[in-house]
Amino acid sequence: MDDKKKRIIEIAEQLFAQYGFLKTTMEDIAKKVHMGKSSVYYYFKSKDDIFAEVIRKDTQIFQQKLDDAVKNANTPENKIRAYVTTRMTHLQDLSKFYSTLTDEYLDHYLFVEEVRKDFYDYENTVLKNLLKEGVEQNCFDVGDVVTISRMISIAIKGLEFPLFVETKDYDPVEESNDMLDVIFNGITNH
Amino acid sequence: MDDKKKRIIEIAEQLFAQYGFLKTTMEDIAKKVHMGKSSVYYYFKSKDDIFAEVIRKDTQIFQQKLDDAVKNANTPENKIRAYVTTRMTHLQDLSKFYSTLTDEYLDHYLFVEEVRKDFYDYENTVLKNLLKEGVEQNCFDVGDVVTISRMISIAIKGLEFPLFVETKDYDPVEESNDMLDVIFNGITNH
DNA sequence: CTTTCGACCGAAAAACGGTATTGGTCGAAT
DNA sequence: ATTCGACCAATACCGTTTTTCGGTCGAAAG
Repeated sequence: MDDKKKRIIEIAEQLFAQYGFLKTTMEDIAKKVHMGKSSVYYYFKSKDDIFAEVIRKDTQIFQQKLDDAVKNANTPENKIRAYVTTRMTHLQDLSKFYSTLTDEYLDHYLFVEEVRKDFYDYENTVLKNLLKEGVEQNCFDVGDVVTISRMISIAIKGLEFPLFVETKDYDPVEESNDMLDVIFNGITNH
Repeated sequence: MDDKKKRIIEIAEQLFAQYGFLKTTMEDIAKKVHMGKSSVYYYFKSKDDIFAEVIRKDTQIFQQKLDDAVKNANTPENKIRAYVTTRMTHLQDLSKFYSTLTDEYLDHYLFVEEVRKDFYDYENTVLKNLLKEGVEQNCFDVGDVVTISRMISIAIKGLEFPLFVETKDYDPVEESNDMLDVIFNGITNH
């Protein structure tokens, strides 16, 4: 990709994170990148377009990180554990960086919802595959892989919440491990 | 409690559910209860006060329902199952009734947040006790009761979400049962 | 031919001022 | 003890004007 384009994306991401999407004007971006506003439009067709590419970049990095984590774990159980803890720590970092953005009501931006949906599809696929792998290797005993992967998704999503609203002293890795213990072993005494 | 007071609360609840908290005026309430506005202020010191009592009443009914459900189940496992499914079905009813309210940004009303917090405390206590009971009866095998009850809380809370935003065809009982199966049995093949 | 930019446009948001609502009070009547 | 009409102050509302901002265009620079 064009070098100038990358630079604009970087600057924009910075400004979005600091001031939010709405408060950041095209002038702001242009000025900080030492360009006229019109010049920025030579590289991007709209403000939304810039935002979309910022999101796209971040998502890509995120999924890369998750794929690596899963790849480097040995058993199905450890793959799932690696997936979940990586997901949580990365989200924790994001939450600090993007705190201003989450305040904004950019839920209305349809493509954000789309990205979110895409991510959940991705997540669902990963979990489903790992579950299936586990069943084949006789590690897991689950009825319906689809249902269970959704349940795991929901449980994980629950862990997210505190990151964006609650207290400072929240250890997402510890919390993840507790949740994973329940998911893998249940609470019934066999 | 005063009979008139109860009547006002009933009427107010009805109006809040239909028009939302902000759109409902004290005049509306007074008129529907066949009183002058000032007379309503004889029983309640503010509009917020009425709202608080409406919430308080609903919460009380909710907890009563949950307590009954738990009481009528026989084993610790079934008590937890009863708790969760009752919780979900009740919330489903609420979500229909209160859909107008949830649209409003009454998050800013601090006492709503307080009620929510109180409810979570209550829920946490119930779950903790049921877990402890299960451990004593050798039904459950959990390390830290406090941690696990929080995990169950989080997992349940995740099931809530679709009620307030998502599709029509969502069966909270079925979803609850799937989640409970994971929680009780885990997914590991022993 | 690629890149930059100043000047400009239209739509949407902010500023504003004046009017109407509405939550809440008070003193009198019952 | 209870009810209510009259009243107040804060704020919501509304129509208008002004400003801001995303986006376009054509010219010019290299």
